[in-house]
Amino acid sequence: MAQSDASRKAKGLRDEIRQSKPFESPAQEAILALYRTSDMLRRRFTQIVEPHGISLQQYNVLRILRGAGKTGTPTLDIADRMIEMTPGVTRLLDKLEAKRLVRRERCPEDRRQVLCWITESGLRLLAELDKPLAAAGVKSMEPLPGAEQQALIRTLEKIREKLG
Amino acid sequence: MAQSDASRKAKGLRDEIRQSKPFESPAQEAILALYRTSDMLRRRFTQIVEPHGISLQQYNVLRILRGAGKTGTPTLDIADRMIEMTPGVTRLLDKLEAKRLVRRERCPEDRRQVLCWITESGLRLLAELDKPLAAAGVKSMEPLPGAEQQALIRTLEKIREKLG
DNA sequence: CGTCATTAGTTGACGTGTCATCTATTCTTG
DNA sequence: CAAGAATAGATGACACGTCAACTAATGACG
Repeated sequence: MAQSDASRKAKGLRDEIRQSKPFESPAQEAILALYRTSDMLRRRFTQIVEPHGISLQQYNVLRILRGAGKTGTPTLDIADRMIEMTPGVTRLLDKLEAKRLVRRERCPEDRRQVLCWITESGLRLLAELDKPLAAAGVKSMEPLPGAEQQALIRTLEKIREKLG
Repeated sequence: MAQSDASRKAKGLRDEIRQSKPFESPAQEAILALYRTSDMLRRRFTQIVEPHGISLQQYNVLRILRGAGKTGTPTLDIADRMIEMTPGVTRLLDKLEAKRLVRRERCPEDRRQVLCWITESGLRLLAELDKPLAAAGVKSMEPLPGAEQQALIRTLEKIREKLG
């Protein structure tokens, strides 16, 4: 469908409007804001973690394993906490094991499971990263008063409830 | 029920501990909430878009091109609006062009640039997706009163300002 | 003008995320 | 106890995101 000159002009006008009022609804604006913000945060933390030789996702796996303590953690438990499908987690673990940051072993009681532990060397790596990451986290939320941080957390919870 | 009663109990306990003291700081909790929420939204929209034969990112490219109207859009402009590096955009465009949803042409005035347009067929595809996506967007923000949506948008803006 | 820096974009390589499919093991139930 | 269902996980295939290195074209400046 070819447009007339008039309709093209109208479209140009809409484009100008779009710059000053780019969203069709507050919902859409909020969703895009969420996406962009979480993306910026991801990049920020990636910058801190990757110089230490692991990816952000690999870091998250290590965090989960540290939290689990001496009890071996099955692969699927890790996947659950990462909100990620198993195949991705298997491969993350492959790489972490290759770097000797993680140890895996088949569970004797249920030989379908593979239990995972963080190694000493993994713990040392996490120890290096703890402070810079915590500092970056706090800093990124600094512009928000405490009450606003709490409000943000509650607001996001409501959205996830609806979606879950 | 795959696990023994004992191991399930142990796991439940760990989860409870984690629930009572899951975060070292509200900042960290907010960041994780942001990540999880944006991830859930991404999945939701992906579910709507992919049955139509394109990915969510391909959809975003088409949206940008539709917004640009009849004026060809250089690849880098698209990348800017997607907050994404150029190589990814080049490949998205490759795929969209293969599906005849996008047309590309070297700019005669500046032969370094490649201008991109959405095709009629691309516009038709977007038209199919407009309503379901808008509806899903509104629905996902439904649990929030308008004022809370606005507050969310402003809060996220503050965070991004700090990070930018 | 001619060289050198800059800009636009592509390509290769690698890490991640997801789906479908597969194996191994355990559970369930007749 | 012997199928068959369900569970844990691995593997292949494919899409995306990013970095580094590359090509091609333009611009700047002596």
